Amino acid sequence: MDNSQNQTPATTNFIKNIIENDLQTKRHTTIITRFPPEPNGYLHIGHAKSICLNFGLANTFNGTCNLRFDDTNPEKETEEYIQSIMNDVSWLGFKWHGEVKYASDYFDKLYECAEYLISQSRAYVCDLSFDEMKLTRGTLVNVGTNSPYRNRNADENLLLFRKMRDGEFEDGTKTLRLKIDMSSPNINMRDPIIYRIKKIHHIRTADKWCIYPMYDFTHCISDALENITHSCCTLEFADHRLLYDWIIHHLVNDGIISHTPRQIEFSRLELQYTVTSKRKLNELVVNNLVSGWDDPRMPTISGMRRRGYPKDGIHLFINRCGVSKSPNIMDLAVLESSVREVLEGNAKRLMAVLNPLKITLTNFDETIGSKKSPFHSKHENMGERMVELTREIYIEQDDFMETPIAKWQRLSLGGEVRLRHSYIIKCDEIIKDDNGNIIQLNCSIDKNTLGRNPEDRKVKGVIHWVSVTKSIPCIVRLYDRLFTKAEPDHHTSDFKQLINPNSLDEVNAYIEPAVNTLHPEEVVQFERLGYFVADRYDFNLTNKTYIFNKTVGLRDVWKN
RNA sequence: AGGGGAGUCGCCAAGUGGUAAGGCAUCGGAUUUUGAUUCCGACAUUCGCAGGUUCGAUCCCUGCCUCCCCUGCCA
Repeated sequence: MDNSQNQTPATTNFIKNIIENDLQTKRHTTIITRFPPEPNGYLHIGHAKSICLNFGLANTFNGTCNLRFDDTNPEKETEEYIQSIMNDVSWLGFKWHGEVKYASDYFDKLYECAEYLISQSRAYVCDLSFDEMKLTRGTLVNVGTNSPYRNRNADENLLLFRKMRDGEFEDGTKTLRLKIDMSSPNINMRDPIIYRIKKIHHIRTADKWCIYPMYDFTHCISDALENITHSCCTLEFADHRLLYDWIIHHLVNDGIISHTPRQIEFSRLELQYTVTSKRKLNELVVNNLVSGWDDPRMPTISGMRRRGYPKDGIHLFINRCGVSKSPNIMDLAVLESSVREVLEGNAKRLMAVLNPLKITLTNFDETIGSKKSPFHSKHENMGERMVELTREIYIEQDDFMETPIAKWQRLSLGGEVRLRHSYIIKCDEIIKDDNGNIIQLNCSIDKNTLGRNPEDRKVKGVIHWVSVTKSIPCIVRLYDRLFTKAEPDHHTSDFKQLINPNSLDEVNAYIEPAVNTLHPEEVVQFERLGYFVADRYDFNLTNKTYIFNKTVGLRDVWKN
């Protein structure tokens, strides 16, 4: 499955070190991790890091990894998101252990834990309004003040909490809070809310509940119930670990739960020229700035898939990113080179011309032959096809220059060039329109150069081409980075102002007939141009709709 | 009376009291019917800054600086 570790030397990271130590010291005999998304949006490259980390850790240490939906806030969660998340995780090549888990599976147990904490006077029902709560919480530098409801006795609290559960109070009128310390320098410890009233239909529990547990209460207990050994999350939860440990400690101590999971934080993955916040991604979709969550320009997993990024390329990229606690913004080049590295050995080669310039081969006659060429010069098992030359062909406009600049290796007036997989030709004449624009070239074939090089001279340039009569029209969508700034999140202006107006260009192109051997989602290399994927939805052989998305260009050290 | 996290090459990132791995990028050069690939070679006397301990410090100690996160009944 994941063969990308062959390409990058196995590096270690602090989480692996922790696990190795836990295994060596017999603190654990096996490890269990989990990937716990909230189903409130599509997964993006940042999630890919978490997925590769959690499932990857389980794989390398022979443990298991659960997929658990953190569905504690019914306001924003949908079945569509659940499906897309399962699809994305599977597409990345990972298998979760057993059934998919849901935090909502534990609502009964969570409720039981809450009642227990109430009985121990460790939790109380609070009547403070949202605004009063905000006022009494204190600030970053000032301590909070105790709620006037903090000292309600256990019996009263239990009664009130049950009434909350039974729907006797309106949304927002009461909460259940932990009784910890309003003067704690860590705001998460200032009597955090663990249950709130929301009379909202839940995608899984329907209308069974009208109170829902908060993240801090749910997550640690869910981890404990699933016997998670290492609960890896991003750095912004580091402040919550104290609370995580507090809840687990009291529940384990009193025998209410039996396992103590450990939370470990790592830094999130950021990528140049894009944004990775569900809110901003959603804004792009809602405002039709992209075609959807899976627009090839989106950093979503489904977007990258549609862009033609192979899953192994994403794995390789994530491996190259590493895992640490330092803030980072990955260079786009790391992602692109990872994608190229995987595609280099897997993609068939084909010729396509995106900006055609017509050439007439003036000495073309019946003696001109053709030859079969492999789809990949290093992997003959990928098959071959006939590359048939005709009297009229198209080459790329960029591959011709009337008076060549220094080191020019392509075609020029009076110059020679090799037609890829075919003959060497020479440009004899340029035909221009009334405005002086080049509209056609007349060239002659050196008939002795099919499959062999001339002995009297060296022709260095090689250009791709297609036959005017044999080639097939297709549509190619050219994608560029979505934003004009490397760090669109780090500017004060609205990030939408930084959108690259030229991130999508659609051109009518010509491709050789072997396009008929492709299937949707297959990535091919258009020789000398880059990698292109047959769109998974719009490329259709039977309808003869040939639509490609540019995945990534070839590395290009040629500067002109 | 703030708390938490982080600072090692342009971007990532190992590392350790014993003299700075690796990847991407970059720059040379070779091969090439893709200016691709492949292959060779170059690329931190230095680890945020300043002191201290030590035979020896990126690593230990002290002070300072910079950046990120936290004041949802979101996760």
